[in-house]
Amino acid sequence: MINVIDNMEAQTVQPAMQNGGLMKPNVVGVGGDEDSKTNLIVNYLPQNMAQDEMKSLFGKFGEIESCKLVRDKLTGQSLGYGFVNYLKPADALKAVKTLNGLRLQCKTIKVSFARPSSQAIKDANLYISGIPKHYGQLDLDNLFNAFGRIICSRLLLDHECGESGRPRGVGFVRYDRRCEAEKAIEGLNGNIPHGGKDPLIVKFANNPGQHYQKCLQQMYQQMPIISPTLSPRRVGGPVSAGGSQNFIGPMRHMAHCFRFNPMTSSDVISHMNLQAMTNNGQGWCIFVYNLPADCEDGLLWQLFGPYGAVTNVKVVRDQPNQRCKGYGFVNMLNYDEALSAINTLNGYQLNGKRTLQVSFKSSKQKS
DNA sequence: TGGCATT
Repeated sequence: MINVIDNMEAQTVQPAMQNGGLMKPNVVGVGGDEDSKTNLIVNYLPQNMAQDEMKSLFGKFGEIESCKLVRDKLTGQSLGYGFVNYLKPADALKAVKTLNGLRLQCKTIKVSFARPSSQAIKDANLYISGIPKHYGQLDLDNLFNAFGRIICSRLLLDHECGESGRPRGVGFVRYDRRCEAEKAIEGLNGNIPHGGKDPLIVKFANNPGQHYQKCLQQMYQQMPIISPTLSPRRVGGPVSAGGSQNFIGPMRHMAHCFRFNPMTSSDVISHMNLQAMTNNGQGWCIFVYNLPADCEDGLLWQLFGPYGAVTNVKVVRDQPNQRCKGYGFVNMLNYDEALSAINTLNGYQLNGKRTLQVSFKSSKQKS
């Protein structure tokens, strides 16, 4: 291991880092003349804030040319950030000065001038672990400052909400450009920082929601090729490992197949419909019918566990007496394992008395 | 592995 930090001690803090201003807006003058003087990016918006509310809040400072709350393309959920473009630069500046740092519900919003959109500024966020526990926010910033312009950074604390939180040794650094993030990985990953004992791990951060998308991606890749018209693997092409951007296209096509293709009335879809596939990213949802009234969750774990990764089980119960209503649901991560469990357990005689009916969950079955 | 950062 190389102790690189000794080489970095001579580095001075760059202009973008003055005032320790990581949460300060990157206002006019920072980032070059090409930056828009009217277009703002708004981060850390409350989850339930709608575009209209955003427009109403920002509209107080002048006429707005456009306002957009960014939402997940598949789920429609707010991604917690958006853009406001004013007609006049003075109004945009007023909004930054007044609204940046405003507390909205439990969030402190960040309002800053948007950089011109380009591929170069995307995916420039790093996740860092192995940070010495005595490092503070400024130590982290000084360490990463040498590789480029930091847009924001955060050292995570044990108790994010409280003042007394201790550093967890992990954090995030977002650079202006991806190439800067790459340089930081190259320069710091695997090296022991000054005053530390363990090597740093520096890598690109996951995008939020990536866990969900990974589950979907895994299910997508595991789908058997059934027919040229129904298989998204034939029409959408293979999914590369490059992240969510590559996944959205094929997924949208897959949703289209299942929802609109005339072939969806076939029995193939009764096995692999969208209900069974998604279920909050917990894997393939299996419907289990003819369970006894005294059925507990443990029975479902025992029955399905031997076939592979079970992520969740649910026995559906009557409200007043909590007796099982005769059915339940099991989520399994892998398609092949779910199919194997269904094939084996469908028709299984439970205690030699009840014959179980097991299938992928259909849209009719409410969990 | 955040408080969902480029529409």
